[in-house]
Amino acid sequence: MAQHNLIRVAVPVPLRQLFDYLPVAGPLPEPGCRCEIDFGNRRLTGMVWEVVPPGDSDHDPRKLRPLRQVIDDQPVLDSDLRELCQRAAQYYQHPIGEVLQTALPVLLRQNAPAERQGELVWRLTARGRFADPAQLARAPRQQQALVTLAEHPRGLSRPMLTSLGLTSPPLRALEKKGWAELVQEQPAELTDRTANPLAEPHLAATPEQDAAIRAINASQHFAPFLLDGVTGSGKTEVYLQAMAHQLTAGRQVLVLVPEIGLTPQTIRRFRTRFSVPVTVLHSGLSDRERLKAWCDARDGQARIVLGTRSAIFTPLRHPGLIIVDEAHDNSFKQQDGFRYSARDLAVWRAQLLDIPVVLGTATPALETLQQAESGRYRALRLTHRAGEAKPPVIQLEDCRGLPADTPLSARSLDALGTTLKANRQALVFINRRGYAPMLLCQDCDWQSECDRCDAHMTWHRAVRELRCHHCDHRRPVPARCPQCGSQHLRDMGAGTEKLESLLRKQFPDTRLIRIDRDTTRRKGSLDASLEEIQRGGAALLVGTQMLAKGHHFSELDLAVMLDADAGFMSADFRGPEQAAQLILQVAGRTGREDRTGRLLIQTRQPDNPLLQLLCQGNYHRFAEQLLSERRQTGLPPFGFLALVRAESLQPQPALTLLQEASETLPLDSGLQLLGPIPAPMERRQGRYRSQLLLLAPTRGILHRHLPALLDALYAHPLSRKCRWHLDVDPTDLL
DNA sequence: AGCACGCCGACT
DNA sequence: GTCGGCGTGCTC
Repeated sequence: MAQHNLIRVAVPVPLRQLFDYLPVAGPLPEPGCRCEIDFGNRRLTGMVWEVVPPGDSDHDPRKLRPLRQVIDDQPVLDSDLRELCQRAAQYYQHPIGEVLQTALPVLLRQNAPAERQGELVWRLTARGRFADPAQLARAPRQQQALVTLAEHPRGLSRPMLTSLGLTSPPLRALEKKGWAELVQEQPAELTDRTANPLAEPHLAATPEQDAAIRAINASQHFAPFLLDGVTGSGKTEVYLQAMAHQLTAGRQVLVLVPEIGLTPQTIRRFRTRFSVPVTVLHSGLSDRERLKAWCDARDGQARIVLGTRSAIFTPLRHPGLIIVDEAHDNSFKQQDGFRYSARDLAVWRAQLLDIPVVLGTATPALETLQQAESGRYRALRLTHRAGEAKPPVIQLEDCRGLPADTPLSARSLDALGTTLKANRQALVFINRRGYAPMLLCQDCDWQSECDRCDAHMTWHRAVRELRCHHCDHRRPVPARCPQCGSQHLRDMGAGTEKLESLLRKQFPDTRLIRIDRDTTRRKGSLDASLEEIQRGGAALLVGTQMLAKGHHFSELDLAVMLDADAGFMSADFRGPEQAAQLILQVAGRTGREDRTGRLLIQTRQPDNPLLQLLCQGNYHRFAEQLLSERRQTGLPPFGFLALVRAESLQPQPALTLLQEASETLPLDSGLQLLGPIPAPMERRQGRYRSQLLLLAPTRGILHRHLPALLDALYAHPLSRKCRWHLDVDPTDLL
């Protein structure tokens, strides 16, 4: 009997294994090609992972089913990306099929062809090109359309037309005249890969920048760099010149930015410096646009690929360099499903591709810093701000004596007034939206609690609602106490909305711009607000971290931070680290060239030595302090963490599941078990959450025990009654 | 996950 | 007598 090779397939199901199939007639499929399979009684799209010799299956060979169909004749995932996915699946102990779902654009998870499908575009016909717009004097819309199309000989797609303010009726009218037509877009011809990529000259580099650029550009192979530069020191210029080096050599550059960092400002910066095609992967893309961008990168047409976390899986024809901007940012860690760190994957990918990778930040994560200190990453330091600019002054403002209903101290208000009077801008930062974080009854013990979460509902005064920020549950603000009927309800604490109204009263003649998730819900409203700020002149900005990240304000002299010290008291051991990163980020928003910026931190612990250290503006001394504490406690980066979370409708099942699964771990495993314990906010969205934290002195010890622990969890009868997941290297313990 | 099979309570 | 609740077993 003929012996067949077997096809080992990655299937999109939450199972940590591959499935073996018999081949179909014809040539054996290559790994990385998608295939259609019968799976149970369903039909799914899987991916050929490997081809193994006959008899290599540990599954009963008589029960093997044949593939239904091989979809691709070329792999949709090259061997580097397959290796990356394989390692990620192993490292995060996540089902390979689900890892692939993350790595592929939506359309390719199904059976869509992995080719750029020519978009439908409007363009002028031959006759239209010679038509005289003046003939359309009485049809201004058509005239506008004719002129616009003439400026874009390769055609305009629907979204581009919309952005240019053109609508369909005039186009249809031109079509009737035989001047315009709707056709399939022609794929752009490959640009000359080695043409000069610069659209404008580089800026002059400082000696520090120059050293960094040289070091990066000298790397012919894998080399991880930590580009450690204070705000305003010109990290971007280093990126740009390192990019230019790769582009000139005909290679592509992949740039990862935090979610919030993908702003028009950033994109514009790349597009004005370079004349090469820049592909931006942002959340607003449709599935089809995303596939097109993916194809452009794979085929080498996109020379610069700019995107958030998931862009780390973009295929590249001629990879030259990977850059991770604001590499400390937590948004590089996916917080649900396949919980990967795009920052760490970026380093792996660079290693697989044998190219340099640059992690840029003013406030490196302690993990990254430790890699640099141990010599695994090469540190490039930019210690000076460009030009004459001085580092911002950071001061602590003791507000222990401040009454509970007074969010801003007299000194803070004073400083704000002075800044505004000088016709400069000032920022009030508070990482809490809404009017007040809670409402309470003065006559009984009622508080505005969410009935699904162990949390208070925030009072949103303008919309007259109480909202839970954890489950988005909403209800009208009660006129009287729901418990005792008293009319004496009062609020406690302050959010952006209260700060706004307070400051409007205090500075009635000043422009005030509030920026938080509530004011920027509508598309484009963030851009509008930012433009309003850029217009210049005295203005007060009130906002959450949306304001702190990714934007530059040229006239901002002062920032006041409220509740910045919350992180220093957090139960999460990363609290101080993350708070410090945020504080320095806000401080960095202030001051420019000739003006020294100032940050006032309102705090209830002005004697906290860590906070005082931070006030010297020296993140490194602060970080050294934290690192030595971490070393003593064996916490990351000196220990290695994995977290199992479970949740259920009753408190008990989740806790029992974790308890009994943890008991399967050998006693001498070398793992330190913390828990299982109820999660810090035990009830959330109506579910009770528990967690089990594993801490190991080495990565090896941690990973040695994870597979068995997961097997125990999968096999446990309670695992069906609970939702649960594993988080390797969790960044958020709450 | 998803889907089938299987075994107990309230309906035409 | 059946419809359907969700416990549990399995997917090459």
